[in-house]
Amino acid sequence: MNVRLNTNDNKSALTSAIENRKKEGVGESISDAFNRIYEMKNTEPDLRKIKAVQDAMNDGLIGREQSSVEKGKKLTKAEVMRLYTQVQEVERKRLLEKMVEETPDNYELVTTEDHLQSAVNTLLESSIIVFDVETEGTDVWHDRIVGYVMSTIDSDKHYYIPTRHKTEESQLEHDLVTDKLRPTFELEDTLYIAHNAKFDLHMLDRNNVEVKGRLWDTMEAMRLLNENEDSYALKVLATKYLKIKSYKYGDLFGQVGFEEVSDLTTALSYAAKDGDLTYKLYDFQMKHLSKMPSVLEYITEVEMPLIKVIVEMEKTGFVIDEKYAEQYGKELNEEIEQLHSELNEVFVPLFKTIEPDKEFNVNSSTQLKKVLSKYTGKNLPNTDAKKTLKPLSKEFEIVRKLLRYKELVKLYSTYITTLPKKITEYDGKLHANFNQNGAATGRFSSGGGGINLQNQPDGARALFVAPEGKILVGADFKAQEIRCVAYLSEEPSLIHAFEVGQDPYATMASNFYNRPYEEVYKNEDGSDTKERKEMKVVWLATLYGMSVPSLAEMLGVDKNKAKDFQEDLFESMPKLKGWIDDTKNFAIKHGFVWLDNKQRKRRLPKAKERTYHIPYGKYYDDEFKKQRLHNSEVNRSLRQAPNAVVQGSSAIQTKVTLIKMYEECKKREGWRLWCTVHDELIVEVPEDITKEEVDVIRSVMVDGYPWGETVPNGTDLEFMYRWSEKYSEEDWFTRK
DNA sequence: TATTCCTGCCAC
DNA sequence: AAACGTGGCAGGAATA
Repeated sequence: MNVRLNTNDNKSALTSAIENRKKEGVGESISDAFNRIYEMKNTEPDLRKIKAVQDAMNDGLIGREQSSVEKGKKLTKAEVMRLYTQVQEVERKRLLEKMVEETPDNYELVTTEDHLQSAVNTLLESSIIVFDVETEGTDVWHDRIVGYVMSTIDSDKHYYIPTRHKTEESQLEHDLVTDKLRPTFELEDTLYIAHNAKFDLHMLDRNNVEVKGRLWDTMEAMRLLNENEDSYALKVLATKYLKIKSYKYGDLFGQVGFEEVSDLTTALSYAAKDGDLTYKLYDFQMKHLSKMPSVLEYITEVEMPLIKVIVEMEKTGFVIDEKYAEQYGKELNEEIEQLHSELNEVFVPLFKTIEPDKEFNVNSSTQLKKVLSKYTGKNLPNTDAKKTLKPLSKEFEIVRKLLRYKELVKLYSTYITTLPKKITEYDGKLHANFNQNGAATGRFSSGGGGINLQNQPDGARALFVAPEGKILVGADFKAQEIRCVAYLSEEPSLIHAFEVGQDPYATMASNFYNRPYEEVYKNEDGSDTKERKEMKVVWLATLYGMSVPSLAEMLGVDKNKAKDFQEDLFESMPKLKGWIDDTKNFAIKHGFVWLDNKQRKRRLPKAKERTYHIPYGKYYDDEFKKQRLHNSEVNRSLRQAPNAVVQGSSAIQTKVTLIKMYEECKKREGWRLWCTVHDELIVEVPEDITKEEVDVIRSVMVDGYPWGETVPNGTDLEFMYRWSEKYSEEDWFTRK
């Protein structure tokens, strides 16, 4: 079709016509007004809003603002933006009305005791139950349940039982409902399905309800079916995969808790749909997983049982030494203040010469870059501590101070002052929020409403203490990822090292620095040496595709030396090199890699794509820029391939071991899982733990998930009253 | 004024 | 040319 509408010429003609009329004082029509506004500089979201307002006006859903009409004002963009909030309201109402209208007959609102009893009777006979709690908010330690969604698949019924809605309508009393429902959660042979089950389990636990049957979490399952998904929200997944258009909570109700929904019929149509969608999603997942039996088995045996383990671990929580935090914070603050004034003395006058009207802020990287460039007379690319500041610190005293300042501020603001603020009123403890598939490889992440347990520096760990009468026992997998690589690649030299109990990082450090093995292995106090730590980073980084220039920079040697080092490393381990190549080639061919024993996939679709050949020196061209970006994405995927296999397989080992450790904890009084950090499990146990009991922990670590028959696991145990202060097993038992 | 993006940095 | 993988968070800067 060659019909051109709305050409630029037309537009400018239109615009000038409007301008003319404006000059003439002639009022414009609404459609002219919108055309004028479309002509203005509008962002994409603005354009959508303008269109929505125009459509709503055309449909007669909304009109112009009365005050503007009275004053004879033209339609302005500002008015359109204000009208948009009205459009949203109207749309929200319309959606809710439509939802209520379309409520299926098998959704039942339960507001009488008789009805509740019949629902309970039906649920007690069910082999599959979907559950979901509606709440005041998402804080599992403080917000309350306001209603229960229970779906029975056998009888195809979806109940909503409101208990704490602010409504004139009648609803049953919360505790009564909870007591009645409790047995329906305790059917050991029943399958319980939920979306983001961890949240509901915490909420139920606070109501003394325990889910005793098998669990299926459609959210965690989805993370395994596609770890690259944009969103794991139920409504988004339902819209995308079930083709059931579903609106998110906020679109329908805005920023209020579900208890504010006073019309219970509306509450029913929304809430019961959750149960309905969750089951349909489960059904969808089963269809796909039946084609991947090894993945299905892994999900069933590991990921799903793990949920209750995480819930228990999060519930354990952390005791924070608030007095220590206060004292430590004070000391930090004093030193920070001192350094701050010393830095300002130098930088403020200098900044005045650059930007006289602005107030200097050391914490601003943009300002700091300018001022430091001027001070050093060098054009600094950034204010990166390791890359840029460290080398400068030899020459400039002030940079040394700056580095110290940055280090302390990070510790103070991110950790020391923040931790005590996150202590819950619930039990006076801090609680983490673990995401069992937070990383695409299957590793944990943690954070969100709680705290990130995975990146606490030693300075912050000092605030975490064992509860009264307890001791923390930390158990890590010794060289977890490198053992995993040895097992996967069957590299004889690595396997040999582990068989004879040699530490590969120390061996490498000994070779690289030409110093005795013992000297670079451990410090006198038992901690890791600087050299060994460095080799650990270098080894893993090299394995994961680090370039020669970066390696040279990290080791502080020239590129030739770095190249030799890398070549030596791989030449001495040909099977390792072969495994890396094979893994990359598999990713190129299939667009994904398998983790240990095909238990899960890491999908890397970019790996399948070819890279462009780019002639040298063509980097300034836009088209080549695009190609370069494409190439870097493809190459990134190829680096990810072996990394994902190692990191993900190791994560599986940690997860299986967590479940086994949890089972051991359940057998003993006062034992609880405290936390996990990738290759480490920490258990809280009574102080009077015996050596025999310590052996239980050790054997779970070593035998819980063996790497085949060839590579033994190893573990180091640490005993701690304070997370940062560690006793070895020997010291712990002899000091008493 | 509130949200999102960017820079930098902590952990394994 | 860029060249180390997985995350989360604080504070400043930019945007709406």
